[in-house]
Amino acid sequence: MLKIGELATKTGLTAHTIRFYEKSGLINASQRSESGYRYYTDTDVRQAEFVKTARKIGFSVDDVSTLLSIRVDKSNHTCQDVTEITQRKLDDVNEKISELLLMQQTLKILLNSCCGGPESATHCSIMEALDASNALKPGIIAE
Amino acid sequence: MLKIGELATKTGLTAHTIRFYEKSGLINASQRSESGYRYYTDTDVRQAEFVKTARKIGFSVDDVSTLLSIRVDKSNHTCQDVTEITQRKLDDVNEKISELLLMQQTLKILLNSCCGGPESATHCSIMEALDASNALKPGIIAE
DNA sequence: CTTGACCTTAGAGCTAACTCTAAGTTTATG
DNA sequence: CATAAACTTAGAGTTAGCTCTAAGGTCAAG
Repeated sequence: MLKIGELATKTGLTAHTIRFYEKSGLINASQRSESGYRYYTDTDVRQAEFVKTARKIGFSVDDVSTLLSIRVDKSNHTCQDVTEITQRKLDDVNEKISELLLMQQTLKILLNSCCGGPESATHCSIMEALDASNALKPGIIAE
Repeated sequence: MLKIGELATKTGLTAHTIRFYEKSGLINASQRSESGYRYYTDTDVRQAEFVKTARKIGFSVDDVSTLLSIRVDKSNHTCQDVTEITQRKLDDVNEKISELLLMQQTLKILLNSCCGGPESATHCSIMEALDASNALKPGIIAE
């Protein structure tokens, strides 16, 4: 039986975060001492580690909540249930990557266009590009 | 001279956002009518378009604020000043992309490991992977 | 002169996931 | 037994960038 600080050390979460996850319904202490101290069983620890792993991969707190509800009642859920959540997350991630790649492209183009030296910014091509009404080549910046 | 709604239409921002940018120091109406209506000159419009372009590329409101202070006093700033901001942004973007690619990798591995069918989740390999204490291969998940 | 669209302000609310504070209690250690 | 570390709670604060609301004033058209 671990106290919250020990669980924190073991999982790499902070005690604050563990209490926050408790409020969010992700982690529970099976036991409380008479004075109210949380005590975590091995089962609790495994759940906390599941939460940590899922969060680390990038699942939202909400996703983890759903995954946990599947976890405690696996026989009433299907692999499809699980892959749907995972696929949705992957779709999110792919979309964000696309947006960032677009930004990256634009920023690289801007950097390549500018000398970057101690010259006055009066004719800086980055400033000029930002000032151009049809800023950068269409298709390079997302609409 | 445009009213705020006209500037909104012209830039693709909303009137709310324009007022928010005003509070943030990004966009100002050179004139106000007696009754308090904002009126934007051509110069104001160009500045609003600069803001829109810079935000669209991904610069933060703070970055845009800095870029604007360079813009109004170009001769006292250098290309280096401008490229530094741009390079810092690119570094940010690159870091985020790395994190997301890591997530993407992990999610793809999970999806490949699971049948995704209507079978019970009792032996779902995604659930098993999330449950494993040393979850996925080291190096696949960011620490 | 009425109606409806558009404008004004201050300030609250939203999202996500923590992070921290204050004020007090409990426990372990020397 | 004294002290310090660890624990408790409710609730506020943080970040970024909007987004919206309430309550009211202005303006153009018919």
